[in-house]
Amino acid sequence: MTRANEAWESLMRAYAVLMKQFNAEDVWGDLTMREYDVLYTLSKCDGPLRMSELNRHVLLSQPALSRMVDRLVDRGLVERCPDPGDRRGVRLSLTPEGRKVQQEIGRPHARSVTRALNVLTPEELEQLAVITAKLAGNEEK
Amino acid sequence: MTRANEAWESLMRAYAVLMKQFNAEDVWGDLTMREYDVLYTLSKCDGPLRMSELNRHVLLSQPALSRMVDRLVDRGLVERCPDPGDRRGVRLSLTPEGRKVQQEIGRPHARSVTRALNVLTPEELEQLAVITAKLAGNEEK
DNA sequence: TTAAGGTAGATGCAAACGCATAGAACTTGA
DNA sequence: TCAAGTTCTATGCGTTTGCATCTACCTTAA
Repeated sequence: MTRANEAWESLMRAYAVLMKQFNAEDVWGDLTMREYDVLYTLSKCDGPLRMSELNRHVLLSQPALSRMVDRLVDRGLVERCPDPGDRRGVRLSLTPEGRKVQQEIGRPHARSVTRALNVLTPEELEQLAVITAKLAGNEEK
Repeated sequence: MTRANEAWESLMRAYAVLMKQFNAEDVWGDLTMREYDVLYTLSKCDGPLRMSELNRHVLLSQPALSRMVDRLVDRGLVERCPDPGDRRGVRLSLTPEGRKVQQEIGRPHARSVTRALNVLTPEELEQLAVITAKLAGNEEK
């Protein structure tokens, strides 16, 4: 078992533990964490986002994401517009209501995250951010 | 946005990117990654494991795990035994076939993991392991 | 111009999921 | 000792997921 494998296992375990912890908190209203993740991603990259781009950030298959967006559109949280430059494509953005919902959930959730990660020193937080950014940047060959 | 939130977001992103990468590799036979995760967890903690204990390590609801174990038992990969000390409980272990399948998938997957994490220096790998272990240990409250 | 190949997103369908809850077995305190 | 509360796993049920595939559109090259 290499160091790399130990590190990855430890990362997966931390992810599972923290996700369960966050999921158990009573801050999600009538959204799932996955739905919130979509709203959050849209809120960050504040230009309209392509479906395929969004799909890169979210751990969901393309069809599952397509249907989740359907539902979010039906609920008035997300808007689907045709992409002027590519008529196959779609541009997604939050509606004002969607932005509001994202923020209302985001605030208490962000506090939970801060609390959970406070077991780390500032140096460790910094290291974690640097290391995971490096990992995420490693698009496959 | 605090450092903690940035670090968590970065971790989530790295997790999503790497999971997609691993999932796309052709090493899983007729198992899903989640099923493999269960086999792997059982292979590590090699005493029989309680359902509830297994559930702590796996990112699945308790009913979903219960049914996944059903399927793995049906396929002859996992064994369910009554717990002598607690007649509500169940003790889970790999069958020889289950262990074999886990190893055959585990070998190439471990290589993928090593390859993916090779972008990190040995120091970074060490730091990542330490930091995520600390996070996973932070049981709520 | 157009045929061949690739990419974006949607849809049919069976399998798997989560929530709520059931049932059985432990634990605790009166 | 026994009622009330908790914990462990399983099951009913509606929703969501992934795989395979489809259609529409873009790109390339002859």
